[in-house]
Amino acid sequence: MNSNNVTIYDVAREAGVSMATVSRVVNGNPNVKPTTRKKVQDAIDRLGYRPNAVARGLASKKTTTVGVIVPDISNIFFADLARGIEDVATMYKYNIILGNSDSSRDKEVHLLNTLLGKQVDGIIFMGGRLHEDLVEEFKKSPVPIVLAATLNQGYDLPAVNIDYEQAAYDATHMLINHGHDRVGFITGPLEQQINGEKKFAGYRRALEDAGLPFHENDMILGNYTYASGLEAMQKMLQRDDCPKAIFAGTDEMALGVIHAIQDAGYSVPNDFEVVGHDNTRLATMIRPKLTTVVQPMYDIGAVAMRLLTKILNAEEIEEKNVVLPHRIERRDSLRQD
Amino acid sequence: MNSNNVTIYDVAREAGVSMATVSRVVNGNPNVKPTTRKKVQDAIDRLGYRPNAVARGLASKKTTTVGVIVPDISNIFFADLARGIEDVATMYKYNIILGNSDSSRDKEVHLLNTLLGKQVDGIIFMGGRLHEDLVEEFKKSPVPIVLAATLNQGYDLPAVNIDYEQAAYDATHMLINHGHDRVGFITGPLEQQINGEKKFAGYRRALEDAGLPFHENDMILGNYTYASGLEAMQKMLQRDDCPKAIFAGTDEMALGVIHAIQDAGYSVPNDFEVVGHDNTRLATMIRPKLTTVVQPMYDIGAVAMRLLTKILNAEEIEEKNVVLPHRIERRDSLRQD
DNA sequence: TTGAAAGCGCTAACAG
DNA sequence: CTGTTAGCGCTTTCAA
Repeated sequence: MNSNNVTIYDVAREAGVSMATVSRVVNGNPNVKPTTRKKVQDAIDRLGYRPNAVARGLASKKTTTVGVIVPDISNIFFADLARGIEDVATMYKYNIILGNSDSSRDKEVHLLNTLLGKQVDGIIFMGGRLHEDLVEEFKKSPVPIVLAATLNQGYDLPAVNIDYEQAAYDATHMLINHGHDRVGFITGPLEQQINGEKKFAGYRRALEDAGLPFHENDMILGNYTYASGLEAMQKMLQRDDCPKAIFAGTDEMALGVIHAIQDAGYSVPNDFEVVGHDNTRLATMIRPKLTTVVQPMYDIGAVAMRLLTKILNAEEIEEKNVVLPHRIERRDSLRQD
Repeated sequence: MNSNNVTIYDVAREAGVSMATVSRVVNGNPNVKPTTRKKVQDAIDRLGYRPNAVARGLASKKTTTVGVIVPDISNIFFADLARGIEDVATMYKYNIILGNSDSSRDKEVHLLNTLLGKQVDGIIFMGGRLHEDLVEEFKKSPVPIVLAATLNQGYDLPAVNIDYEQAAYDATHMLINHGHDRVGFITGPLEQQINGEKKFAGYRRALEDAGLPFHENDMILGNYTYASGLEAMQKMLQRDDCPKAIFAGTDEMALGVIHAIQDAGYSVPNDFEVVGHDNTRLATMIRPKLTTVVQPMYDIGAVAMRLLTKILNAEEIEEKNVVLPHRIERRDSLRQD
């Protein structure tokens, strides 16, 4: 009845076979006579035997556990990603050890080493940018590492992303197409590969292609949060030449932007038009509903985990650097065409 | 240089000591001569030795890993809880294996067994209600289990919660105090211990204490989501005798409620007053800002994990059934007194 | 203060 | 189809 301290050896004795046979039954090895299999299975049930994964891991050098390093699981964006990872992991019989890094280089390195010490079979990493030290550690890793929603910055690491530069271009372009000759850009720190560099590059390219100048003033850097979006827009509203179109780097910031506009007595989309980024659930939880770039977080997580399983199984891999499609979901924060 | 396949034995040879001594150094055992310690440490650094936690786990029967079972990590509520758990876990050198159950009894049982198979040192469980089968498994668990934001339904399980019945009472009472003789109640499935039973009980008690009758019609059951809150309120608005005060079981539903009201051309709080529950970040991400019951999710997670560490360390425990304080945060979805 | 040796529970050849 | 036998890398007595 007890399910603990019962070992494979106990089962072997109870069933009158060797532990090797029990191991075969437990692992679904076909080379076991049906009669024997049944005998063993009965003994297992009777004793309530549960294989010890730690012992198995030591003997087989596989733990069926993968590490997941995420900046902050309480961020809706990463939570969605994590869910995609976990679902596919479960599908392939893996478990997830989850760790929050707060995007701190030290915590990232420390977490990585802890996970490797725990002998995970692979790692999925999410982070704002890849610090050199980290990449050094990655290179020394005995197990494969896949990046999710994180650019590989030229390093030879498998990664799953969308084309952030193009997405920002599309969003900005859409705003320009609505007749704006200035577009405000509110996003995260510029040092961040995706939210800073890439989105900024797309924004600038859209401006350039439209023959519009880039005004330093039209860009405000926050930290992704609602509060920082609100604050940034409040600041922008104080200017006489405030842009009437805003592209926000994340949905959360976009909500802040919209509320700042509304709090100041203006209307979205009549006075101001706003486009967000990510299409988190927040996008429809506001009035007007938010037009936003669709980044399929769940899918990115799922595809990243699937990619990792392929690497672990030595399956053939077409492309290690996966770029998922993006699009813009039109809602009411933009005027009808 | 390489950090893998280097074993304690290699270090021992390199340092000219026995593996027992290396083990002592690695584990900070004080009974090692400083000279020896240094010699070993140097060898460790030179070889890039990283202890194998799996082997250690097998030998010591401790994995410094705890399992966390959560209905859905992509739900902002549980993501916050998980963050609290993880932070305290890290503080005490534990890692977290995270699994989503989708509140399915089968998945819960399966996950539990997988975690026990992986020899976790303890488990933190979150779920809508404790199914009998699950409790049976809990009883057989060789490691301690702590419930977080989950009622122990009379079973003798350590748990961390707030007083949900009283919280619902307080919210309803506050609405009644604002002059309403009817209060709409929109929450999750009644089978759920917390969101159904407890909150319902508090709601009814507040009504009773105020001498108000309970109208079956005034209660609508959804599924916690924004969409279900929106839909429920739309339905309620079609009635001639629609209550002008609404208590929503979760913030997300409350946002849906407010938007349904606004979409119908009414004002919050002038025409309708709304109170939510949880005080997730959503509460301030809406206009008017949401008055809501503060349930400290992060703290519940943190305290649950701390409680687990106490049990694991056999520290003295004052109270196994922890009830954290709650309060109502007044914001603009309620009229000024 | 240090070393020798016996496991922890399981997998994986290798025989038979 | 089944059993024997080494380990996997580490902790933990027990002696010295």
